[in-house]
Amino acid sequence: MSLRHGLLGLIAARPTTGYDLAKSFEASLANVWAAQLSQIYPELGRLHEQGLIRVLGTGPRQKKTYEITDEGLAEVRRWVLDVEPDRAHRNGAMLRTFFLWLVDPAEAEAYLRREAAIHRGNLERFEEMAGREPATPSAPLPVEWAVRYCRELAEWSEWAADRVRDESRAARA
Amino acid sequence: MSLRHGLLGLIAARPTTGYDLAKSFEASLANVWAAQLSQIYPELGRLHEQGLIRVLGTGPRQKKTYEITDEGLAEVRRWVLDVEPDRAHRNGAMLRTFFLWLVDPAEAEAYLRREAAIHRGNLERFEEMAGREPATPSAPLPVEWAVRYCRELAEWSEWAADRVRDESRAARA
DNA sequence: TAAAGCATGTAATCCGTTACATGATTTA
DNA sequence: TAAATCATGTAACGGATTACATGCTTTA
Repeated sequence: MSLRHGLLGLIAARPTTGYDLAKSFEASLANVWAAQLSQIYPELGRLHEQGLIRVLGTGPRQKKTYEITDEGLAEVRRWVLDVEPDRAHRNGAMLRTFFLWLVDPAEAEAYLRREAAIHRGNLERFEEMAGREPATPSAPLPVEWAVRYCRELAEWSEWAADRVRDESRAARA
Repeated sequence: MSLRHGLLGLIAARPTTGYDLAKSFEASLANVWAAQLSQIYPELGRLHEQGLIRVLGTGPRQKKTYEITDEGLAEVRRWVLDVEPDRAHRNGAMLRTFFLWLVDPAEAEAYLRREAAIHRGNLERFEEMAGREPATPSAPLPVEWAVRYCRELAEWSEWAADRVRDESRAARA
């Protein structure tokens, strides 16, 4: 249950609303964990019920600001240190490359070049983010990861495109 | 629906059974897309119903061997080239690093060193796999990605551990 | 005053995991 | 003959996405 702890960790940094939490996920966590509002609200309800967060106050437009409780803080800490991280990862784009041999090499190469361009673009966005003021002392860690990840994807895509091109040339010769 | 196309792509390489497909996922696709037998069997049933695969024959222990149909092959090709890849990725371990500032720096550093060791181990496994004979012409592409990904994770973990250590030293001084 | 954005939620559906259930064949 | 492995499936549950539903407040 990563969403649960992600929310708790963000609320630990400072009191917020569900709506703002969604924006935080969008802005800084999108590359590691996506979350929709429709999933956030019920989860906040559960965290509240369980006493891990409390309502600090209600603003205009029935906006509810939550803050973390001592129990909530203890729970994030427990999660960070005592729960074995889930290292499994899915990558639909990479799954696809297993099957590139099924299509025309020229099309496969074009596909990989397009992907490389997209990853170069993402890399720029994260490099820019790395230059900005971090929200918490540990925020630079995952941002640096995002930079390295995008760069590796871009470089791999170019390597793969070259390889597909060279192999199809060799096959024709 | 990546599982669907992953199965189709594997069956396109050569006729197989559900059981063997699960082993293929375990062996070579585990790092990009995990799949359980209980998910594979119903999906094979659907692919069969839709005429994308057909039963080649039945062996001992009511083992069913499927092969791809022309429609099935057309469908994988369409997926590879015409369907926008899902580049979203979740990474529970990386989400956690957003919240490392909530725990003691010495514990945070120890956590990152443990992670680094795990990624070094995975790196070795994939380097070994990269040395073996590929199952299809495009199989080396995702294997090379796995090697790069694990290496980057290991290096990042060590970088992050050093950073946490240095920052907590600076704070004490 | 209309549009954009803020704000919260429910319902239906889908995908994936875990647990359950069964039985055949090979190997030690 | 017992254990391991092969082999196929169903059922229950949980997490996540998409679609739906509602209404307030600010800004152009």
